[in-house]
Amino acid sequence: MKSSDFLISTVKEAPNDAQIISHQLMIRAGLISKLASGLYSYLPIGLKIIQKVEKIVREEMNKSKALELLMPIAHPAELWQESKRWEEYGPELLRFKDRHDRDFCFGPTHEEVITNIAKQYLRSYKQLPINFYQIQTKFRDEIRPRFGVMRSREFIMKDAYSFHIDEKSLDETYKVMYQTYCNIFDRIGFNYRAVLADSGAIGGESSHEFHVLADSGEDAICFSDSSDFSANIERTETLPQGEPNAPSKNLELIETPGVKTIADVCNLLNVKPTSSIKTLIVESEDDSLIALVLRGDHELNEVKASKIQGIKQPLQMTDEEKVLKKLGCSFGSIGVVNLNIPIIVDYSAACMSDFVCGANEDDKHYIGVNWGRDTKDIIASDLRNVVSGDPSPDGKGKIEIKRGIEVGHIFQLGTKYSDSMNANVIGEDGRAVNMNMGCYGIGVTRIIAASIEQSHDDRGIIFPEAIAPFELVIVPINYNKSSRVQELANQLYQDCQEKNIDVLLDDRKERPGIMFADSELLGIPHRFVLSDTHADNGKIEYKSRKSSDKIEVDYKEAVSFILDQFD
RNA sequence: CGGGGCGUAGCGCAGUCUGGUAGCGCACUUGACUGGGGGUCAAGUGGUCGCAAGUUCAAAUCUUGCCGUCCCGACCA
Repeated sequence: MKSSDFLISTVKEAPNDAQIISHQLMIRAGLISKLASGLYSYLPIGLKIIQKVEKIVREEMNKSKALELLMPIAHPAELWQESKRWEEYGPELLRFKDRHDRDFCFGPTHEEVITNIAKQYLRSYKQLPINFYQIQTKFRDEIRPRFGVMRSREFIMKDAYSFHIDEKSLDETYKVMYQTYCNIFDRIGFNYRAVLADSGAIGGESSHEFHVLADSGEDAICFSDSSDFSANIERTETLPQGEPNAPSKNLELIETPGVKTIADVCNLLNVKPTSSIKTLIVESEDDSLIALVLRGDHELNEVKASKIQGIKQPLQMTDEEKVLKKLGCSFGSIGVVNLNIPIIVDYSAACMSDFVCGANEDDKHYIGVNWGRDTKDIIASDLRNVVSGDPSPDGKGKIEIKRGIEVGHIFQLGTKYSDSMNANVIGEDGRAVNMNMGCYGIGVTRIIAASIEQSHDDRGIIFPEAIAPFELVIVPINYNKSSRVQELANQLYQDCQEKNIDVLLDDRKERPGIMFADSELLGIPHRFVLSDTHADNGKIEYKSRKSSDKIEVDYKEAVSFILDQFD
């Protein structure tokens, strides 16, 4: 490709709505263009990168024997009603009506459609296992799109769905997909980790997420410092702790005017947050209230809480008005003494003694509170997020926490969809069996942002070769004036193309500084510079985007040299 | 959904308080010089100041409403 035939739309200043580095660089390098909140056009150079990612994904998926197909973006409501997700999915499901007033939605994921296909075309266990995939645009009406294509409303995803006669077969394919994902992310050149994950709204049993490690990541990933345990914080368990110490203080009611927060209480009473508890009120399945209790310095883990029996799903915090009406106090004053609703206490709060809590009366707190003596019976449970230094759930070592960007997620769905949509095949014994399903996603567009987050410098993007918009850029100095330079550059360009190198010849009538800056901003991994001096001495200058060293290479050896540089 | 900010040329911004000829930088066009790190000079192109209504002789500027967009929050009581 010659620059003069291409669109290089780099800019010096990014629009001020770009917050994170990958978003800024994608705009500055001219990869994407914003159309509306959470909606981006992919400009030619951005699309070129997407296509490289897609090619890797396709090759590895095909190698795993998965079959590519393509499903519609618009889905009829009936399908989603059949799986119950028309009601369950919530406002992220963008719904609309056609001219006949029939309900539709934009597909945020395709379990319903693929199950419908499986139902029609899979009749016998002999056709199983089978794994279908597509690379296609998804739409999720995010509550708050941000960070460019990292959390956009429309995005490109590779989604695969496998069908099995039994769990064993599902397990086998799950392992194949796990390996396939490792192959894909290895080829892209990521520093990534596979971690145990919660299966979220899609539902199901076993699940792993693939995270690119980056400080800007939205997810917290927990690792053991002495085993290979790794999991999303959402599903990293905390372990039960010992029995509380015997009470040493009497229960005492104290005036705490205007005090609402844990920090305020602790300041006023001169105690540590670790000696206080906080009481959160959530809705139960039968629309009454349940109290969740945490140590003052801990955070509620909503995923854990919503899995506790009796708690309404999805987890719903009770609003302050209702708390005031039913418990007689506002949020900051709820406590566990004389609290006549079920009390579920996090393990690390359940082992406390002589602690501080609200008095269920505004402007008052209790001190010297002890479980049992001062409260009704409680249920101890795992409710909180782990914190750095907690013991690892596998009993080996301590937890460290890092940030990750989720680029892939694999699930074992079991028979959730085949049950609700009645997708069965005839088994060996002649009886109909609902198929086991697996589902496997990769965020194609997010991969690009993640790659940039992980690899950039103050000049711009540093793309790995595998997904760079071009592998090599040739920067001729004075191309438009020096016929010698022009000749040499054209010849080199042609030689590279013959070797299938994805090369960009920057033949613009620009000053060298601009061409250097652009190629660095775009993150092209390899660069040749050619000038009249080189024409004189038969040399050419090479520089890698990753290093600051410039190397002189014989012009005649240039093509074989560059092939040697490739990974 | 709650709170806040912003909306003026493709991008970044000033002008708004105190109403009176719409500006700057970058980019873009043409020419000259320059030619190994976003160069210099000169001359240009480009804006119904987010939309609508109102106040006024006069509105980018004041008032009201709406729309868009970004940030924070929407468990940490």
